[in-house]
Amino acid sequence: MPVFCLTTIGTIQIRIEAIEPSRDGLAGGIRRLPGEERAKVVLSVDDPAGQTRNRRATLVDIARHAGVSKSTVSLVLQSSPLVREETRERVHRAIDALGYVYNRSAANLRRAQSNVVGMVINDLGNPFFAELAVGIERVFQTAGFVPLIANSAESPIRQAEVLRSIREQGPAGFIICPARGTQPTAIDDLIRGGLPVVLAMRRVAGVRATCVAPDNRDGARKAVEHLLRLGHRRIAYFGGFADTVADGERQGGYRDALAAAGLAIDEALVISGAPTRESGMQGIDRLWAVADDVTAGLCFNDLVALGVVAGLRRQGREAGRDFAVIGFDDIAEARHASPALTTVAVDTKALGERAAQAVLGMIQGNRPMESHVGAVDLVVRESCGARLGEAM
Amino acid sequence: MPVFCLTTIGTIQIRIEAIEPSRDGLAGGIRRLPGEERAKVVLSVDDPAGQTRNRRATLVDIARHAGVSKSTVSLVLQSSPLVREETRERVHRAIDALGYVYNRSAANLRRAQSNVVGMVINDLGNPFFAELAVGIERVFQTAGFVPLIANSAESPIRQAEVLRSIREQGPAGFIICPARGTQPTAIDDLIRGGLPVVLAMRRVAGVRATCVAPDNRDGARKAVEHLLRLGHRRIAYFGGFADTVADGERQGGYRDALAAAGLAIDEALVISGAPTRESGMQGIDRLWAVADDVTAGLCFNDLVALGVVAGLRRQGREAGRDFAVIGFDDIAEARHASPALTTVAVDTKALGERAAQAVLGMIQGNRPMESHVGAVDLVVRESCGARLGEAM
DNA sequence: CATCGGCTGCGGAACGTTCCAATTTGGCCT
DNA sequence: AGGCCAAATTGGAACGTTCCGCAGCCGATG
Repeated sequence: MPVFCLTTIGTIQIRIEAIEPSRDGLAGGIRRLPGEERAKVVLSVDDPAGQTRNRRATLVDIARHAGVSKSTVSLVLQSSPLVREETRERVHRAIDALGYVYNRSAANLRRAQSNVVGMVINDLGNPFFAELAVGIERVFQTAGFVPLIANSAESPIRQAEVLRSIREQGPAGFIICPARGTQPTAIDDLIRGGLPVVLAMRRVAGVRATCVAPDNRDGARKAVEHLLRLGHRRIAYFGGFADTVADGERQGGYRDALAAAGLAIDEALVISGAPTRESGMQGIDRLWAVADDVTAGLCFNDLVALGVVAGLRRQGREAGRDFAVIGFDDIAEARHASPALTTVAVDTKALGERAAQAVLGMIQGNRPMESHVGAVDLVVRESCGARLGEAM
Repeated sequence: MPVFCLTTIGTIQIRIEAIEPSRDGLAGGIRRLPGEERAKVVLSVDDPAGQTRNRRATLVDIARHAGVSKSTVSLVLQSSPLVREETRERVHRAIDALGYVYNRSAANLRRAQSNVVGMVINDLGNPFFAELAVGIERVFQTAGFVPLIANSAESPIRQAEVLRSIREQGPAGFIICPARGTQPTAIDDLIRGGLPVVLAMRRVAGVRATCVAPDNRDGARKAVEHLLRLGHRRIAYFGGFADTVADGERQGGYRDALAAAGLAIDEALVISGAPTRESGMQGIDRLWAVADDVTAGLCFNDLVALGVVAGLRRQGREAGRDFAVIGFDDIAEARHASPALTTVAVDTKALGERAAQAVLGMIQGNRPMESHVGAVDLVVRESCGARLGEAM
């Protein structure tokens, strides 16, 4: 359809797109074209994005500019096969010309469900969870969802706040790494609201939700078995928060392995604290205060392990030579530390992707996926001493 | 106003809240109460959150349940002083009873502006930027804004995607740590759209936007001056991406300090690469290949510095004893590394807060804040050798 | 007794999409 | 020409808020 541009007054452009006889004569001053079978007069007024008014362009603006209806523009935006190629191009040109930005809020209002998914992470400052978040985010992004990432900073109160905030945006689903001390109702409320929820890395006792987590128990068991094979008999456990499920499981694996080897468990060697470097440094000091015959330690995670390594060094001892240290998670730093950290490798990327897939599946209406327990592997590096021949 | 609950049929509750004569006689079967001056009949049907239908409760549902109009409920939600205390309580009870969740999309549609702010970070996997993001997020969260965090992973293409995604949500403003190679138009489009934009940590050449960044040049200068004071004369620079403004500034400070000391700059000692550990490890190898008389190096950031330290160790050398290493940023790991990293401390927290305040100010209609250059401090630890007495 | 003004509360019109049903268009076959 | 079918396009009614103007009610004031 050719467009006859008539005139421009100021920033207002007046265009005639087609000509047809009006019911009561012809539109103002336009001669009937001889031999014209059928015609249509369309007068349209353009207002290129907020020049006359400071307003974002809308679907209707695009429609006017392109000389189609808003419905057609909507179809183009959803790349529906129902629109003719030529029309589609015209609409796209209009979109570029007016600098149109789609209004997701309006769409969400009309559609039942939006394209945002909530990601609530207990500790974005922890590289392990940051890596996880980045992995999950990528999956969603390529699936056309916008992840809303929020950090609960291990505070159930803050977690409740961010959950509410995100819920107000009408998300399609949630991935949550629950903060420590999360109440079951915090999660259950979401599920009862009909939202797909997947827990990542941490279960919450008393909540029936799909959970994607590493095999903590098995990993800890493997690590301790490795230490036992190296000849260690007095092995400590530097824990994280004792009230978390993850710590319970890892500590459980530690106990399993010792018990299986016929060794009694010395509760003095089980040391709890925050899952941080600082806590690891303090932990090793606390250990020496109660027992000086310990030769190895399994740590709740790599940060604690790095803390233990640092604490040892402060005392003039070297991990891997004077004391065997094993971490958990295999964060990027573990490989580069010195000595390189022996650790239980969790395939963060794979778990993150799996969690994301689980949510996507539920969003598409599949039955909730079963909880997934990811296999873990012991990565032997230097801090356990194995590389130096037989330990001590 | 007392509520007379009449009856409940299934999950439907029918309530009469007040009684008054209707225009044409009395409402179905209800006797005129003797002596009643004025009355009002309100029949309301309750549907506790999606029991009869699977639908989220809305403002109107709350209004019906509480026996007020939707306008009043809206006022309550905005904690307007225009509603009576008693009414407010009744509304709140209704909200709790129906498990109402506010619909931000609908509000955004009606209001010009939403409460989301976009945070686009170039590399969430980098602890420095993760720390920054967490700091910024906290400020927004307490100011009642919902930050949408996205990771551009240093890709301008992905950055464009996430910017569009977030823009569709109608954000009130943006904080951006631009990806490497960001085109000025990518940012300018936002600014011309009338959005408050603050750049954090990295300027973009050719963009007039408020920018909050550390004093890279001064930091590098201080670091090199420190090395000069320790007696070093052949000092390398292990850079990040040479095409970034940050690298340009840090390298500039390095050159300034050498020039001020009357030393010529040996271009072979300026080594570029990615701002990662791996790149640092390779960098030190590349350095030895071209010059074996170098005794110190300034690194683009702490990750590179840690890489250099690791690379040295692989060759049997120790940072701080055989070679002085200085990093930049002072990430958490710098303090805990071994040897502890001498580094130029950037007050990430303060810069993040400042950036957030700048955006908040602009959202509230203030004039754009001037760009802010944060002061930096050299933190002397072990890796530069100063703690071992005079270097080498 | 009318009038006024301060409190409260109400109704309805946006906001910018999507989706449905209806309509027009155009091609093809009688 | 006419009829028919598929393809393309359209108008209008939602969706759940906010905000504006208006309306009762009450006690105080003239």
